[in-house]
Amino acid sequence: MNSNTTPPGRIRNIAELARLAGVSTGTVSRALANKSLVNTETRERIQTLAREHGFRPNQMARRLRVQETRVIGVVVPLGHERRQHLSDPFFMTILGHLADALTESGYDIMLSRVIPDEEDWLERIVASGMLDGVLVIGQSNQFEALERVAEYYRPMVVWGSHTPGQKHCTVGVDNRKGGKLAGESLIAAGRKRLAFMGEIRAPELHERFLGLCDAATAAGLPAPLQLDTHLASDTMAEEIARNLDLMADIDGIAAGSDLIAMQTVRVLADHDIAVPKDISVVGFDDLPLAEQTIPRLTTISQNIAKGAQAMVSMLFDRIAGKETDSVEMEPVLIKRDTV
Amino acid sequence: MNSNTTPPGRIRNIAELARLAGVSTGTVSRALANKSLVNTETRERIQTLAREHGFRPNQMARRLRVQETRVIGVVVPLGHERRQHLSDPFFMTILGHLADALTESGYDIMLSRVIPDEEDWLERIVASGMLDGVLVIGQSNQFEALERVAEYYRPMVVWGSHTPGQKHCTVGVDNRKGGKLAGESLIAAGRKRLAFMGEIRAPELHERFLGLCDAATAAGLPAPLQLDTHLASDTMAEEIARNLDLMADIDGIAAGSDLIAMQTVRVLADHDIAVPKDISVVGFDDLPLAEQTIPRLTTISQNIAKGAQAMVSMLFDRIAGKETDSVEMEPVLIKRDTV
DNA sequence: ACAGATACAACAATCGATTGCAATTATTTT
DNA sequence: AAAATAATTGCAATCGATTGTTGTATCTGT
Repeated sequence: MNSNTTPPGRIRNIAELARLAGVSTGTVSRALANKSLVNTETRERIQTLAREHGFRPNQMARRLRVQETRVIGVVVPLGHERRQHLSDPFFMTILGHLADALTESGYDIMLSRVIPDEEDWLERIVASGMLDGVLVIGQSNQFEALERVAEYYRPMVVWGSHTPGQKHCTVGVDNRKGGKLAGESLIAAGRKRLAFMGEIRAPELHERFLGLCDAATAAGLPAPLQLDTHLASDTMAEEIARNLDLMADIDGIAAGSDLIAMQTVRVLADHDIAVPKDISVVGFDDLPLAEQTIPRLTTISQNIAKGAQAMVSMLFDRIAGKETDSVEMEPVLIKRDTV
Repeated sequence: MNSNTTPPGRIRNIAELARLAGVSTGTVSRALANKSLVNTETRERIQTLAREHGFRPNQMARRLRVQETRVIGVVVPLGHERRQHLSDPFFMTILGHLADALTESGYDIMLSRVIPDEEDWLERIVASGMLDGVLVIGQSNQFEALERVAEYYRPMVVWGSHTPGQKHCTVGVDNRKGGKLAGESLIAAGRKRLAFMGEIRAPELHERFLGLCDAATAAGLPAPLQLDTHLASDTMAEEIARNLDLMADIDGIAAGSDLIAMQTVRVLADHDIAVPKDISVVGFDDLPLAEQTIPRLTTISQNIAKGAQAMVSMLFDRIAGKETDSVEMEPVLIKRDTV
């Protein structure tokens, strides 16, 4: 139930204001929208009256009528990794950039963190009638759901990998190439026994692992070790610690994300293993905080800001009815102090 | 303009479905809402029909009618510091926790980053008719606006400082005590020439500075230096670097936030000043990443997760018509490696 | 002074659901 | 078998705006 939403001399709707001003609701509506059809004098009279009473037209009603909401949904599907929280830094970083871009264009943002228990979670979101468009962050294990909806719902852009022939429009880096870059940087530093830290059920992470394997193969090295590391930040550290013995003969680590990399460096430091003297670590994402750790993280940059910008402008194109192709950005190696 | 929001055999509204099922719209509405008033058989018939056609009732219309939106606004006023972005880690962290709590209760989140150019920015938000309640993150320099609205709009909870007699309901730590704690920890480590890094126009930061002064006074030390450091992360580092000369004779730094503290440590490291050997640094917030830096940050904990929980449950109380008092949490010193 | 143009405002339909009340039919009760 | 009750469904008002159409008063030109 809505509580009072208006100051004391409450005017609850356009009709009351109309009565007060001695005109019809239509005129009030036009006056408040600053339409030239109404006499300048009455228009101003109505506007000051509205201001005095702190009246503002109900957006819900307006949006229902004009069939345009100026709201964009930002959705995070947590398919696997349901323990992952929204507070995950990667997600927060991209959300921040999306929010900046959307707010600047006068759109509001509706945030949904979804655990896709119901088959039709995405259908439910797009058909709610509340949104002009949808941005999905991460494909998780919901590829089919995205394809199904992309078939008929145009204004949707997804952050993630692009696979040939897919229906839904994505923005993301070439994750495989990024993984390869990571591997090559480790190899260039003379590392020979590589490991990938991160679980590989999500397409993005899987591609990164494959890229690392590519690099190993190309250099004639044995296949890298793959160690699960889950994104629920509260348990990550101990999970990594537990893997420490397995890493006895490892000298180069490609992490699935910056967060994993940071945690890894942290755990290694706790065990008096020096980075990069004893082990090299390379991250993935280039979060702002990768630059602020000590030692600063060497990582593969996703250029999240640019990606977010691209997502937003492509979404606007699609809302306007234009078609857009998926964008795959070039990953670049950011050399800092951990390799 | 909304594009297609329904699969091929499109049914756009309840009326079309009603025609298809040979019943009235009222019955369809009740059937989809699983009301017991409609015959089990027809109810199921309508529900399968809806499912087959992927139909979902328009939420905008529903919400207009029932006057309940199940949407909570999360607002970040950027009064001063307009260059600060949503991607600020503190904000992102608290937003993450709020999102988790609200989503679990079945609420959606509408995110607004507002630059309060217009006097009535907050009025506009609460009177939009789009929200069941509002959470404001940070008081910024908008104390009056908050007071004015709190006068008549109940379902609002603000993250920030509580000053005696204020109208709006806040959740936050005792910032002054936190600042004092920070100062005491520096003094306990033998530091004598203190500085506060952060600009002090926002009430929260100002209180922290005052707390630091309290500690200095109590220990018979001269008043701490106060150095502006703005929260726009892109320029923060150079700003701190520029202040470096001023800090020539400083040996203890209380930072206005963890982010500032991290940047400070980073800049000091770049200038071969060892932390904590040469200078001690204490942060404020205890962001998750404070634990992951090297050296790990000594800081004042705000217990953001608990605070977010409190904000949400208090908001629900207020939506239900109950009164709630402001909550002031105890800051605690988290001793790590930078003091 | 009168036809035609212009300016302004009222009327009423519309967006898409929900829901109190009335109406109809089916089931019990007496 | 009639009356009373219960179970379903339909009708129509409602939420609060927007906007195309229509109506009326005023103004212009001749």
